[in-house]
Amino acid sequence: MNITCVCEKCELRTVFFENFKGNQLESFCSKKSEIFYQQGDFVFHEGDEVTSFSYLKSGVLKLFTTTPEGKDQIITIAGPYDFVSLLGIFSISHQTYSVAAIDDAVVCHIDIQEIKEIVKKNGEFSLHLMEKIGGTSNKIIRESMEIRRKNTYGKVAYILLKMSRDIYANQTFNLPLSRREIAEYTGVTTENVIRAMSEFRKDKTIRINGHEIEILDMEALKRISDYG
Amino acid sequence: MNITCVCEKCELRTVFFENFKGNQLESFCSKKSEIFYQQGDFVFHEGDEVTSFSYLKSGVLKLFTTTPEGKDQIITIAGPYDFVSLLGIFSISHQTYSVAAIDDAVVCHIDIQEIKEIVKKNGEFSLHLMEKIGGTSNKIIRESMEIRRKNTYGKVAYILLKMSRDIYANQTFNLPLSRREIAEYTGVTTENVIRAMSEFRKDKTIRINGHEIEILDMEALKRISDYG
DNA sequence: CGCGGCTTTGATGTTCATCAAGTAAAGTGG
DNA sequence: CCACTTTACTTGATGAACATCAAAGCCGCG
Repeated sequence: MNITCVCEKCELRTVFFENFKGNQLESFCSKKSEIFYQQGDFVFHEGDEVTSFSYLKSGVLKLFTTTPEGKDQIITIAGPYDFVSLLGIFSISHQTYSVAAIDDAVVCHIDIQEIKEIVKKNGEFSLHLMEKIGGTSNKIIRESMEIRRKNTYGKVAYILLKMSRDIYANQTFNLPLSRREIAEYTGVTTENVIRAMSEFRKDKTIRINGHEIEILDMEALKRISDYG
Repeated sequence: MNITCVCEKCELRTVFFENFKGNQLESFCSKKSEIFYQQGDFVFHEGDEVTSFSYLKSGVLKLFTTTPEGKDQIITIAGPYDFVSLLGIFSISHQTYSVAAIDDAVVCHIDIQEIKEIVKKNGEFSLHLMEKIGGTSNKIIRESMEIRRKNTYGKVAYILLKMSRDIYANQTFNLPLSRREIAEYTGVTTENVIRAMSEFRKDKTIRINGHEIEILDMEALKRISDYG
């Protein structure tokens, strides 16, 4: 499903296209497409040719790879205004990971050649793009290191906090990740993710109602994440 | 110790400064400094202000963070021509990790403002820089995910293979990492790193003589890394 | 209705961290 | 240069954390 988009009104323009001038914006608009993805849809698959630079307008996506044993391993979760394309897009011809919607999402795709042309012509834009995309890569690296050093309970607490803080900015939210996906994200088994969450529930740290999660004791959850 | 460097002869110029023209190169040269670091020296500390863009001319460096418990956690190992500054340098004002030499190294520092100016003025250079630096970030992310899913023996085998292949391009090499550093890199205890390496030695997969390592059975080590 | 996927809990086993203890190597001060 | 201290390395024994296995309940959907 293709939605028409008037760039001038796009809330993303201000985020990193503020350096566009006149016909640059026009040229840019003609080459992009905004696509709606239903929960479960793939935005692209590992191995696909890289043809566009993509960013997330709304919804939630997961970036993941499939291990040789056929299990999925989630690299990170992206929320509104996050980049779907990491910097690799400038150096690789084929995707090194898959992206799928875990909540209904709208992704804006811009032809990669077009972006490259703009980078060459517009220095301010280049710098801005590097800042944004570099910050994203950096965050992923730091997050990965952080998850690695936590124990099972800490890992699960960390994910819940991240979803609450970074993605939904709310203590109550509809967890778009299944228990198995949290497992694939943290590197813990599904059973132990459930055990951790059940424990948090019993301790009145969180309230669970299916996929609806409410963080009741933020401080306790932070402690578990930090010291666990 | 400050070494003078004639840019025109620098082997790195061809790597990503091939787009420089006339006075750009001159201006660039005047703002950079090439520094020698002895094994153990810090290139910079986590929290330091970001003042330069740095790349490694020779030697081996470790990029690492210190956990709240005071233990080091190695993010990655950098070899010749690798970037020391990840893309974060364009978005952050202070270093988010420390860098230290684990083997005598020469690092070239370029004033960060200077790089930013060049990015703004020279589109080809911007694109080239994005390609290189993006590839580096991407590799770190993939490596982190890969290490995470391996078991203890697989992790250690992976590191040995990486040092042999990526850093030294030789089956025999002088391992610059202590057993403890391999532990900090893989997230395994020092004792278990040693147990894994002893096992490899007993199986005649590797030969150990202090810090000198020779990979005797490359295929076996790959199998352990891939399926372990 | 029944099948398959997701969730949950309990029992069991394996992996790996921790603890302990000793040797070797490398730096330090007299 | 040698006693001394400290740091790196090594091996074994024990226990805790976590994966695996098993079984059952709970939807949602064809």
